[in-house]
Amino acid sequence: MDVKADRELRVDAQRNYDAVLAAAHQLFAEKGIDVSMEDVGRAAGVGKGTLYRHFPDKDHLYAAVSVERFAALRDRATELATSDDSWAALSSWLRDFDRSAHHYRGLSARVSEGLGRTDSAVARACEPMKARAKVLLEHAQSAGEISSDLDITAVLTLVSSLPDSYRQGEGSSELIDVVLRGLHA
Amino acid sequence: MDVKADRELRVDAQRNYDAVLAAAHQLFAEKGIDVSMEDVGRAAGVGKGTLYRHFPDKDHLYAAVSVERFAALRDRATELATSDDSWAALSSWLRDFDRSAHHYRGLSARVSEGLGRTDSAVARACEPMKARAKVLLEHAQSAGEISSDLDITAVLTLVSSLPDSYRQGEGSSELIDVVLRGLHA
DNA sequence: ACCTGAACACCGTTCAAGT
DNA sequence: ACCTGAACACCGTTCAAGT
Repeated sequence: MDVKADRELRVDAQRNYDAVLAAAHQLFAEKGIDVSMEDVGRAAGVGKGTLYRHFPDKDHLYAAVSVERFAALRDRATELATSDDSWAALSSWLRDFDRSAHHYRGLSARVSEGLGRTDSAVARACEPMKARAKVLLEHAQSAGEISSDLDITAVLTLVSSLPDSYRQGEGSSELIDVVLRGLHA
Repeated sequence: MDVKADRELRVDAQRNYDAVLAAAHQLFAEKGIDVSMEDVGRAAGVGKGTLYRHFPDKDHLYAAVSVERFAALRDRATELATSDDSWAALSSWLRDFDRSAHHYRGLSARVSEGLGRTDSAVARACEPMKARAKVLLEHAQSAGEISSDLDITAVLTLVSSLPDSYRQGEGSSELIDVVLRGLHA
């Protein structure tokens, strides 16, 4: 839980960092990621200067609230890399990624936009996860389960571009199912 | 070309309306749809009041710059409805829709978001096109070419949610191809 | 070293005052 | 009937002044 343990922080600074992150998690869950920085600061009980001292811009805050879920996905990819069914491994992981990317309303679109760029904090936070997912993709490609024309950035960009909430009637298809079907050779 | 001919406008008002629309087309093409209303007004040589008199909010401007392309897609769907290859008709039309939705950077995401709601100006502008596309979808569903679990809103939302520009290396797959593949039974 | 809140820049939208 | 531009509300971000 002690995120950002690499840089030593004064106890009050660490407490503020944690408070901002907790407030962001809660507000994002309640209202989506478009809540204002001002609201996040107020909910955390800190001024804007403090907020921006710890998170240089809103993108860094998005990265910060994602880092634990990205780490879990990274570990999950590492596990799945030993699977003997490379398509099952990849598609199962992509379902998890899809769920995780949509954890907060609006977040998935930011992930999708960020994945291509090198200058994005979210993209940087994705890298270890992406490297492990790349292995899953390459396994599936070697097994001929998915086209070799697609790279891992394309696949993740595609999946995270799916709309936040398209709820249809009872028993209907999820859009992720359509995409996975399209990916499967 | 004389859009909005239903409501009679004074000649100067019509000229301003046209100027705003032309400026929006040009600025959207150059810089994407996130250019400010102020910039659109300035480029058109009108004040903000005039801008908002003709387009009650930015969403209406998005609808206005889309209306001709939506009409073309509506007509195209009507033509294709007589095709005897229902999948070829649907997939060809969806490719056109994909291209059209991405005509201006950022527009596709707005179309995707709007398609579900009833209160959206973009959604209202889509309706006739959507009704004709629904026929194509139902033909393909009757022929067993695509799952009956998907409704036309789901399909259009999915296609327009694709990222604006994911350019991969040479000769690689386009994301629309993946989606169409996933849709085809 | 860290914090605060006033201040700045920008943008969508409104409206009082004009012709 | 239509136009203009000042004004308002909101938001991301910065920074001078404090402890």
